[in-house]
Amino acid sequence: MAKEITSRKEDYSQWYNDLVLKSGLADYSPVRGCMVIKPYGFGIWEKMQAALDKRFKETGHVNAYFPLLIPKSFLSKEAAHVEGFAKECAVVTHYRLKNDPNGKGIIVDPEAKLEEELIIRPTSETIIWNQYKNWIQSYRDLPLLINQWANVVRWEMRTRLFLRTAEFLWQEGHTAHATAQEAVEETERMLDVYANFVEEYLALPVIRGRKSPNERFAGAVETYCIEAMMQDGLALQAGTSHFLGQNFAKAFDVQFLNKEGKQEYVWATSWGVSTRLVGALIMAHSDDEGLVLPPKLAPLQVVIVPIHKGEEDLNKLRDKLLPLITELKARGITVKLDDDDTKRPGFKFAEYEMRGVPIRLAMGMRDYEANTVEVARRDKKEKGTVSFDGIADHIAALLDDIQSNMYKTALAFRDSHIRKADTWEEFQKLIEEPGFISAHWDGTSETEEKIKELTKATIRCIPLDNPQEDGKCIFSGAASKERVIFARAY
RNA sequence: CGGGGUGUAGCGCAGCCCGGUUAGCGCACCUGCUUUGGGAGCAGGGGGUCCCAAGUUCGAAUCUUGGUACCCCGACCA
Repeated sequence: MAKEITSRKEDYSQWYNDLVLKSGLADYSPVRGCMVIKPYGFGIWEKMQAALDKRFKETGHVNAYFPLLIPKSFLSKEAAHVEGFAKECAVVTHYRLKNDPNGKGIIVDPEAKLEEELIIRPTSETIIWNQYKNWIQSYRDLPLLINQWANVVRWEMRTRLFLRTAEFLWQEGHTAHATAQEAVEETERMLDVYANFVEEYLALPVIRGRKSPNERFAGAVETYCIEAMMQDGLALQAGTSHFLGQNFAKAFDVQFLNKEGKQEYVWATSWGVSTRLVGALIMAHSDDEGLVLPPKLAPLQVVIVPIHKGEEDLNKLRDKLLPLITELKARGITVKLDDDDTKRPGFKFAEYEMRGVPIRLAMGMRDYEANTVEVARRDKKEKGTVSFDGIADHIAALLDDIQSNMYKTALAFRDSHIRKADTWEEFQKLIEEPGFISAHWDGTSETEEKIKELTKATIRCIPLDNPQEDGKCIFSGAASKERVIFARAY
């Protein structure tokens, strides 16, 4: 094999890296922790963007853009916020370079030191709320529902392609409301948007929940999240939606005059998903042969490989296939006829399997004569020969089937890897196996921290539609009303 | 920031211990011919600051010292 992918069993991390690099999604960049997103990877992100952006607009939001650089002083205005982000900020201190007077190369000009250092945004709450102060005076200015697509930088100690890069692309919604209830509703609405999107497009089931206080966003009153399970049983936070209370309004003094003519602080939310979703997509579905992409996000949904001897045969095949290609395109299906004569069919098969193209059609002269075509689906690695008549309908149906089959497979995997633990002994044993644990917790940070210290497991979330039941905390034995989800996480 | 590993052609590696022709192999790339139903064959060809710096030496990819980058594991985090 030309491009060997490490098997999942041998080395899961290496498998993931091989997949990303060899399928052409991304490259390492010269800067630690940063990555180049290549056209194929960016194509997936663009599809995610398009679907999400549509949903944001449908729920009343508009896009805007706020600057990359934030005055250092802004970060310190909200105490919990600075506490959470201070350790991972990239700082701009100078604005000019010059030739090194002592030799070759270039140095930072010490004369060009900034009066106030600038922070490269790790998130934009501060710069946005500084602006909202000027935009909001009356209840008539509310709600303010703004989203931005942007890049942010968090100087992480350890990075991983897509899952945790120093710079990443995301969207961040920042809304302002007149009442707490309205803001909470917005927080929950956007969590739902995320959950539905991930389940429908990424074919990945998620658990909707609230974070424990320990895991809350820096500056939030309540953090909602969606948690997904990867193939190795680890949890991945796929999106977050925060109810920020009046924390940022108070920090940036954003008040409005209500209907009764009284000044009140504005209620806020923020919510985001990032290019990490591309990582989730890869890790959730792919196999040892390469990527497995759900049709709704695959940059290329159908590839057609002609098998022929000589130009004359190829022309015959082209003539037969062209109407199909036209029809598929008319249905909004992305399709490519790979008639590159410098590569042989076997090579192409392997290549498109590695790149996760959901459907591959192959037609040789045998099929041509018999009016058939070979159809291969990537998700189940099945192939068969079907009649060429009505093939467009067959493909459209098959794409739907692949999308739903991938979801079902992921759902079955996840559900079979969530186990209940009712004693500490049971918990310790189960946490060594892949998957999530559903267990009672006494609600205290001390217990959560102790469990994390002993097992590396954290509370991923307190599920939203959680059945209430009497129980005892797995660790302390104190009374508990509901189970929470524990897992080791990315 | 601690532990481990690796820097030699676009990618993957050998050579280093024991210094010595023109630094080698596989894949990829280019040209030609034959091929094309699961990663083609033959022939010819191009491509190298051997991570950087200093040192030892007649001579360094190889030895010494210092630096640096990246990957993996952990602590931190979306």
